[in-house]
Amino acid sequence: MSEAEQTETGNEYPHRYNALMAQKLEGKWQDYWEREETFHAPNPGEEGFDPDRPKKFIMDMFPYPSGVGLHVGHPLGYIATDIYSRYQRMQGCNVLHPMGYDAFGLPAEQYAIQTGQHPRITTEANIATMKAQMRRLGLGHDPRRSVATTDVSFYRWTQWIFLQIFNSWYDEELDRARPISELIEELESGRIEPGDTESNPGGGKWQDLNGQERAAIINERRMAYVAEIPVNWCPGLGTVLANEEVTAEGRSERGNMPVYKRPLRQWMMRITSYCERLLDDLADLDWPEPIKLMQRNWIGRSEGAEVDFLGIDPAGGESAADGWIETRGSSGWPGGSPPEELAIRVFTTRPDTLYGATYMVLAPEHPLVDRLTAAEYDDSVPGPWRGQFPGQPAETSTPAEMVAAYKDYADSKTDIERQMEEKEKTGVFIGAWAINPVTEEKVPIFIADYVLMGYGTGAIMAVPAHDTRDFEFATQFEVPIIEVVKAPSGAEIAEGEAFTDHGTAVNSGLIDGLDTPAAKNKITGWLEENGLGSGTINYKLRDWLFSRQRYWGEPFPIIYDSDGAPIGLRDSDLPLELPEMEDYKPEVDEDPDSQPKPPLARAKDWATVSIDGKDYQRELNTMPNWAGSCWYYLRYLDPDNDERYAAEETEGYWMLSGKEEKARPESYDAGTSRIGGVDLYVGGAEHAVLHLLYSRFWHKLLFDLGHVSTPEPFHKLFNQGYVQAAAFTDERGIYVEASEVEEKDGSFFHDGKPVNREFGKMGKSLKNAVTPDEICSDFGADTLRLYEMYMGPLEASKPWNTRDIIGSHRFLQRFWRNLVDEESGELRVSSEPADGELQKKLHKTIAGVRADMDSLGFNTAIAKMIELNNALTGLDSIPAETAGSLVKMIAPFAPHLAEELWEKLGHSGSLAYEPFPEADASLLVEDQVEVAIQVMGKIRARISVPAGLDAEGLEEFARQDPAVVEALEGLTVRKVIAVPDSLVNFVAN
RNA sequence: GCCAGAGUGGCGGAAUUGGCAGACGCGCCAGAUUCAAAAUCUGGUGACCUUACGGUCGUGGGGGUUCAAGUCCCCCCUCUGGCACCA
Repeated sequence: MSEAEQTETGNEYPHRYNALMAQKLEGKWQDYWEREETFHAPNPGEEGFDPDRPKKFIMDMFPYPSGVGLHVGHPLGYIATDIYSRYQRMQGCNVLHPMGYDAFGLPAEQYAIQTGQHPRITTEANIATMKAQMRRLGLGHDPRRSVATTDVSFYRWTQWIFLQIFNSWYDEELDRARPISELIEELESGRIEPGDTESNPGGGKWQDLNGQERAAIINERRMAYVAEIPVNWCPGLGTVLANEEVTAEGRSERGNMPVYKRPLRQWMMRITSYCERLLDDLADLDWPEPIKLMQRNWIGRSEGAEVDFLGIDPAGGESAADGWIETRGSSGWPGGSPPEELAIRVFTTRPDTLYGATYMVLAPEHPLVDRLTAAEYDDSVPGPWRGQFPGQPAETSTPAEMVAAYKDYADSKTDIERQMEEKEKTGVFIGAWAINPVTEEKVPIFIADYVLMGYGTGAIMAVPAHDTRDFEFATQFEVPIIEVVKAPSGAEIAEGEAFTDHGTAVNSGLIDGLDTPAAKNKITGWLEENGLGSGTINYKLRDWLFSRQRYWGEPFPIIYDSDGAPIGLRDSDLPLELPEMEDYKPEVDEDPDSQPKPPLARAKDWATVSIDGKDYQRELNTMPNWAGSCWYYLRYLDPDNDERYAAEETEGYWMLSGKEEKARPESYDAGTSRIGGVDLYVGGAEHAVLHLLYSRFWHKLLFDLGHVSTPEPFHKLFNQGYVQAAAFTDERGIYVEASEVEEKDGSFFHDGKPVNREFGKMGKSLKNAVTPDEICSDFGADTLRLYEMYMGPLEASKPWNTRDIIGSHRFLQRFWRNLVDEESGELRVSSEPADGELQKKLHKTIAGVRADMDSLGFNTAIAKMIELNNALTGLDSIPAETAGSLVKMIAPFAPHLAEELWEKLGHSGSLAYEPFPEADASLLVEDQVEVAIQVMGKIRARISVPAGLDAEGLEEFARQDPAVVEALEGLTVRKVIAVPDSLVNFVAN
């Protein structure tokens, strides 16, 4: 018989805490909290706001409102932040603990497509379902602050932020973003020159340019800009994707569809301007080191030098190159781009190996390839140079034919195919040579796909002796290998491998004999003096591709005039709402060469707009789903504000703290400014380089423009682990419903047939999902909350085991029984004071629980409360003071049960704001402690001694113990180690 | 391949700065209660040897430092996550 049935039949324990009672009182208190607005957190200036309390802003990474609802893995973090929030409220803090929904983007849209309903309808239904599930868990969010990124009143501000970004530029000198109006002022006053750029070839003066030219120069410098660059085109999803959304296998992170590199005109965000600050400010953040490291790696800073090699015109003979080095020596290093048509700029982290650069490699897409490719191969060109790649033409082909074939080959390969081949290098000698600027020797130029157009300059100097990839290529293509770095004596050098570590320069002219760092310095200095190179820093991070060809996203607040130049909408034109459409499906295609076709193009009436009598075309792309998640935490602060994304005072209070002076841009210094930000942000590690990097970038930009008070959004980040669960496969390898699997003698059976057990992330695909609703029905939300926290450390991934839940349920039941008579329902609480022993135990528990709470060690906090509770089971009645303290301690974990007991104890109202118990320090000291006595490291006795006894005293006690005397017999004591309150060790022989 | 994290009873997991390994829970065993069962309560439960007292071994494996190592150092194995020709 189940417990629930038992109560229904009304037997001898009508007042026992069981699933049925749990559900009854959980409903009661959830209604109470809602009715009494228990978890409403007032903003500064609002009724009930107390400026004297410290603030805590505690939040989770908000979820996608998916159609299948939550399983027990999802709320792990939500429960943790709820417990922490409740604890902080009881500590007297103003706690902001909201929850929202990341409802735009591919998952929501694809679910809508599957179900054939408009995404808004399915999204709203899904949000309602999730809200109900979270309410049932007793999560104390402030319901007024529940935002969804799809709300027009929300994305109106996403659009506003986009315009802020669009209307700003990065001032390299001041190292911060500034409004675009200030750029115009700078250009007009002549403090900044337009410069020789793509939009202003020849570097014309501002005064001499017409309006259209000026607009082009401005647009080129915006933090949000349109550019034609190679992007990740995913025809299967009908959209382009950010680098961060493409897996190592060259597939879309969502949907696992093939992704191809295609040059397309798209919106970009200049996140690369913030590389250095995104990197530097990590140091001040209280984040897990692995996440910081992932961001550092993703940003990928490397120090080195840019060096120019001069390509020799294969048609023009060698004389054109004469005097090049001398010319550079007098003209100096050209910053922007090399003045010579055929100069090939490379980036290297090892300028000290320049003397060993025996060839060059350009990416197949490098702009100089066609210009440099020779008409014929010289007869002296070795066979292996003429091309090594699958499907190559005959060796007698011309360089142009070879190059064309190789480009086709490289182009056709998806990244996944590249991986397959891995070991073998491919490439083609293009028949041309270049001059090494330090040796002045001719080196051959190859193209090969191991050089990537997207990194550095798309060209390298190859030093086969000291770079693994160059070594492989050189070996395979039979290019000379010259050693220029000698390994330090004692270092092991593997035969047949490149030596890539630091050493001493050899065969290297003016840097001979220098160790690597000194050699780098000296040669870089020499290059700079001679105008041939310059020390630089390179980053892996690319600008952020910001447009998507989807319906279900924020429309860009951008229109185009007849010139095709983008114009930002005025604030008064916001929000720009998504048009209602019959057909919002993306156009997907198997063909990698298909062109993106945004669904909004089909909204003909919406796509064109007339303003002041002039016709404009709207931007038809939408924003990626990261847009809303980049800043949603700010909207929680003041979700109904129509004037600003959040009131200034409110933002300053919750983000920085109400009392501190604000760190505004003019006083900003990365090293000393307060970081501020959300006090606790809990979520999965999978967002390490996506959401968390984008969000930091937007926040810094808003900070530079003076819209937020802190340079960082999230002060403390915590990654909760995954909930794993057993999954079972049958002999065909297909997953079977885990709930139907039976265990017999350590083996597992489904439908009588043996099945294999494995562990994986809980979810639909592994058929092992357990929903919180079923656990709430079987045990109650309080039991579920407790169990999820008791499973193990919050940061660890741990397996779900329904069988273990009963332990947490029994604890609550036993706790209840300690305070309430199960037959009569009468309190078992007495007004007698607790005896000394119990007092001590209670205060030790309080101290331990507090320490654990502060460090999010909820599993051990629970263990300590269980211990105390177990100590109470033998008592006839529980002293009221002890009972009250325990109820308050358990309240963050099992809030419904605690509220009910609090009420039974004679209090009115909620205990949500009751002070958390404090330990009396005087009760924490023991007067007797047990000390272990070891002889030669083995424990021979345990004795009880007065606490704090010094080493001599301890030794004295220890020597009197009969077991010790026996163990020491016949031995000479050489040394005695005595650690007060811990142990004594006799070293003897 | 590179980087990071982890490996402790049958299971989930405890163990400030090196200082009594296995807290707490599940499971299991025994007892109480019960006509009986469930529930509940009490006790036991790392392995091996021993009738017992007691002893030996034991934190993935191997070596080392130390009076003392789950914890520090070196090598290796396995698992998880991230990156992946980044010049």
